[in-house]
Amino acid sequence: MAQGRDEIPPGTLYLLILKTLARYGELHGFEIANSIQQTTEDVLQVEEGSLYPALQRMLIKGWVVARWGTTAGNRRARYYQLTAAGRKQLAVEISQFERVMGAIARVIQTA
Amino acid sequence: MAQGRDEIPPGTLYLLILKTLARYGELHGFEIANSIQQTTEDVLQVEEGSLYPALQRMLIKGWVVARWGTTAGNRRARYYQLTAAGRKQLAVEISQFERVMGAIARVIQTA
DNA sequence: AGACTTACATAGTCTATCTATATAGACCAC
DNA sequence: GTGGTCTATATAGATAGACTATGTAAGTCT
Repeated sequence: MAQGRDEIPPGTLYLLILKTLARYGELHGFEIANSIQQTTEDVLQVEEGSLYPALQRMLIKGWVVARWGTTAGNRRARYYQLTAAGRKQLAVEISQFERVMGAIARVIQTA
Repeated sequence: MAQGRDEIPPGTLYLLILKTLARYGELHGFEIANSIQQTTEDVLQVEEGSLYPALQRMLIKGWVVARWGTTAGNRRARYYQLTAAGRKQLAVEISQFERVMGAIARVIQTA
């Protein structure tokens, strides 16, 4: 059973992106995806078709702001940062995640 | 913020049902739903439109077997039990769940 | 020039749970 | 005895969220 990558569990993508931005301050999309993949030791991989639409929805929601810039490798990239609303949302997402996962854990751990 | 019930996170419904059956041996649909709700202290509630289709898919997959019977309250009900394949699947689901949740936890816990 | 890589973006698909609705029988109250 | 409520199962259709596939563009390397 080849330790294949799993999908991002629906409902956790915003959480992963928000937390990654909170950690690094400012990143562009590609870096966000790479960071998540590395931090999870290849367990989770965010696909481009999930990442970019999510970032745009997050812009609309006001959780992040973006600016166009240039990478170290001299390519154009869009850099994202959390807003105050984004930080607040991150706290909400973490709290919900822990609440729901704790509930499932209680079911799993019953004798 | 009124501690509203959350949805069952996609991908965890089979796990919850399988584990609940493993715990009690034999239950009918209503009892499965009630047990999950109670064990999670009202955090999770399985809706009927999710539960019954899921049970039917699990029958087809061979994870459970069913018999029609009568409840203590003298109503007809369909009682489900795990098969060997169902117990095996439960182990797989738990392992996947822990793998993915552990990965997300690593992201959340970074400084 | 051509191939490869980085980086962003969008349209459409797919999966899984939900909402809404329907059926049927048992029990209770009046 | 019938109307209302509760238990219990079931199905159809809606919805949400991440995916696949595809496309663009620009930089580097040979």
